[in-house]
Amino acid sequence: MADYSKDEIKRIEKKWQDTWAATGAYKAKDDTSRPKYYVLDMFPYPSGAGLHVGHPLGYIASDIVSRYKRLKGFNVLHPMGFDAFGLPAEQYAIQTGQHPAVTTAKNIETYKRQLRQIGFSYDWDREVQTCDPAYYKWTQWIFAQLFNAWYNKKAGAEGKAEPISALIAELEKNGNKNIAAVCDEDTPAITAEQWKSFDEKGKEDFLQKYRIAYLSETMVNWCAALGTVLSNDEVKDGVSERGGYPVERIKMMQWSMRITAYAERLLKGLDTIDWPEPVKEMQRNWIGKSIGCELDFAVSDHNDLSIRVFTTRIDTIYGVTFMVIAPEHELVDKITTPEQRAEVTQYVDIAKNRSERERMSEVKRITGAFTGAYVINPFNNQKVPVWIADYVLAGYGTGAVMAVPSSDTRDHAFAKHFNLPIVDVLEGPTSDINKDNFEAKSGTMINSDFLNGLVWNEAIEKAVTKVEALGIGVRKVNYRMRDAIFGRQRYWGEPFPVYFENGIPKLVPDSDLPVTLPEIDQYKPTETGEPPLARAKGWNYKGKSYELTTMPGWAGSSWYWFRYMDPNNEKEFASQSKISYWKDVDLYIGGSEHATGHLLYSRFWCKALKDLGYVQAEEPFKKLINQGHIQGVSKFVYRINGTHKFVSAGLRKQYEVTPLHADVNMVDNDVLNIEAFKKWRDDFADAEFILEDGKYICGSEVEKMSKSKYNVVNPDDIVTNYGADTLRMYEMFLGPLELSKPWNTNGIDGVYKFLRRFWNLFHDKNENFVVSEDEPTRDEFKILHKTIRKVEEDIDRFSFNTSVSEFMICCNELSSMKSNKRAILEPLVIALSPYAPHIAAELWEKLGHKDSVLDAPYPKYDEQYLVESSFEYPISINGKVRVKMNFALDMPKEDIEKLVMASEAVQKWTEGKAPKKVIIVPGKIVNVVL
RNA sequence: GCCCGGGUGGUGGAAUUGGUAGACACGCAGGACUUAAAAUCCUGUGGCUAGUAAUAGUCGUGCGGGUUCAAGUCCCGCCCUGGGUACCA
Repeated sequence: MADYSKDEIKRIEKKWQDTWAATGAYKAKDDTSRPKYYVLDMFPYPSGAGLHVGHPLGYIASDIVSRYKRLKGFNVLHPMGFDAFGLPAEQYAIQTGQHPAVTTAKNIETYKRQLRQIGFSYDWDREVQTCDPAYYKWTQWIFAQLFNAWYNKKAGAEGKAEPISALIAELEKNGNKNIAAVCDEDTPAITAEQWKSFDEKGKEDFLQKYRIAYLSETMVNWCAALGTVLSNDEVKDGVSERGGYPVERIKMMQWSMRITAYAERLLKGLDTIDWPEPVKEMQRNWIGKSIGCELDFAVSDHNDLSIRVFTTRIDTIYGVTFMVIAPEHELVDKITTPEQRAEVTQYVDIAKNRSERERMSEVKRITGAFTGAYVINPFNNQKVPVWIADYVLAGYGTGAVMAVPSSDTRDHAFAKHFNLPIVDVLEGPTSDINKDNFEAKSGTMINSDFLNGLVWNEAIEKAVTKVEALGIGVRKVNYRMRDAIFGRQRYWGEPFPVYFENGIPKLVPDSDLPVTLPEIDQYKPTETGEPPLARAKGWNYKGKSYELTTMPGWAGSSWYWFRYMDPNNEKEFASQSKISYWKDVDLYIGGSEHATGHLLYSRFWCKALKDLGYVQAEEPFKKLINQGHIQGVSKFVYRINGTHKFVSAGLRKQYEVTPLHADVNMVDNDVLNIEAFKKWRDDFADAEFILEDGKYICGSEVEKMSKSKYNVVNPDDIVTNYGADTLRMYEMFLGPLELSKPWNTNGIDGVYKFLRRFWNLFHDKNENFVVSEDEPTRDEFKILHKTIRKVEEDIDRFSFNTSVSEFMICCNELSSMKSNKRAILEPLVIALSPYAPHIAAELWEKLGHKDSVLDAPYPKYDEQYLVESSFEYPISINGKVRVKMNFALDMPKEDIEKLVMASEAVQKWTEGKAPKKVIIVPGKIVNVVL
């Protein structure tokens, strides 16, 4: 005796959530007899604001797929955890002294409570938290493996990471003359004797050039006043964002990851995975492979000096009218003439104090200085001037470019600005080089001696061949991607499993892992600019000091999907048998903002772990779906200036008004709840309202969801008012998963009404459970099988919004037929259960089943009910649809044609003449062309 | 600037291979039930023109062209918008 009311929903959802928790219904078993399916959500950072309605969007989609695959007989792994190291908790700790672990644990509890009441089928026994020592023990262990590895280009087809011991053995034997490795650019050639002559420190310094996790000098933004390193985001106009102190670019010893070794494999692997094309494209651009040529330009009046440039357009070499080198270029000092020295030095100083970010963001500003030096173009022996300018980056290519102002936008702008000559080398439709609206051309070569008349790609080939023949350069593949910095001057992160002995970095042995975070009294850097960990008293490894920086945010998230496979293993990061069964992630759902961060690093670590023999998968995530973002819709009330009167949105133009944010929870379909508004804030208590049609209508605007805009919608409220099933279906109904869309609850009643109507199919007017055991009619079967097929197709192509609609149509049709046959309703309950598990479980039980709906076999649709015996074809005449006729489905085309031609309507149109042709599209249309 | 999405009623959105555009839902209008309201159920609902009406005609998927018997869908040229990225030689 209960209808699908608020109280009943609450009872049902609690009952089943408790039941499933108690019976461990979601535990993934390592049952290798069944095919596996691994569905993963990007684990969240547990922020203090709690879960908002945007979070569950992707989680609901992945939960539907998990439950569906399970019903289809797969052994499903669907875990959840927390990316728990991060800046906000640390910042909060610096301000309040509250330990980040405490804040984080509290936030995680909130998240888990909120996630639980939405009814996700997570196997919570497999939860991981990256800040848990039992977890980061293995993050440290993986770091150690990467420290102990180098990239051997000769191993396998594309090269692979190998243990460093193999490298050492080879160095002992033959030095590095036979070694082809991805290593530092400045690695010298050494013999076995030289290697043996190194002391321990010398050997380690040399090995650092090869290790995949290595220490090296890198450029950082150093703020002396704050005593800390700043990220590019924290620097504005050459001064720190906080405090406005000067920031300098200095070199510092930092941990890095040699991700560049994997550039080619990261690029090629993209072709093997089912990811959204935009994400793949972003990764391709990030890796930034360019094939070109490096060649030397001799410096005029310096017989011994030459400048090496990198170019992808060697074909345009006859158009070179000057050269530009980066301010940091090593030859700047040597080649600058005395007359130009003052200007150059000043320019270099300014450039040094601007962060890379800034240099990039000021694309429009053209700056530079002439060095006074000249180089010789090896192709035509012309003398061209050498300039320095910060549009040339020291870190890319060789830090020097041959400038061709007639075919490169930046070179062109530079030449215009400093009045340098422009020589056209390409003949094309827009070859007027003096135009201001510059356009790079493509066409055939002109003014280019032996290249004249060739198209660009032929010319490149011919020119490169000549460069190599002259012995002045080589064909060269270049990548834009840099090695990844792997250290931060922060507290709340994984400590490195590294200590120093006589300045030599050494690994803490596996048996002594994890190196746990020490307690400290304050979480900020020390006065002397050391990282916070320097505050830890007596924190050392057998008297030797630990590395004091911590790992970056992406360390823990770059391998977590492996830990879910075997989360409690204390001996390995995951056992070999479990890794070989679960292997990789079949479906990964998350936001596209991680395209070049997390997703790239994860692929890198996965490949490295594979090389070292710990996992089998070359790629971690087979299929990726990006869910869109849910934005907030802020609501506004309009106060007439200087009064306590608020005017409804439609009438606001008649007054001088100030819009004020109103809490979205007081607004229902744009209508303000005036009583709630008056109570909301004391100064609104005596507010007056000018209404339209008896209502106060609010204005709205789409903005980011934020507390200060009063537009945050918390899923808890929806669950309280409508239940988890309605929330789940409504979020899916809102639109395509991939689309970003503003949150609104305008249509939520429709979804709720659907569920109630569905419930009513099983109940009579007095709320007694009644289902009929009669044999369904063909029409009823048709509805059932059509729905099952549609929903199945929709899930397979991740179109959840359309399957919600399909359920509604099905329910409406059954309602209007007053159909309550068991043979129809039972399969529908199963099909609905991935979307609305609680109501499905309750109805399943009422249908008399002892077993769980979670394990029911997914219904199969039967083609015989989907085939129409006859079909109503629209008949179109000259493309205009005029009449409809019925034909048997198996009628031959010729007969249909005859019938159509004989019909009165067609006769009238054709006036007895034979048509040019008759087009019959089976199942769609018959078209008569006159 | 470059790369990738998107633009369809009052609103969110359907339309899977070029084949009856607007499914489904919200909102709105009318009706039933009710003393009344809420809830629920039923009916209608892209614009314009004509008609008492059923209906008929006509326009219609950001704009301008094109291909086709047939275009939201394909091609060319624009406009607007969301996201990513940024001096990569």
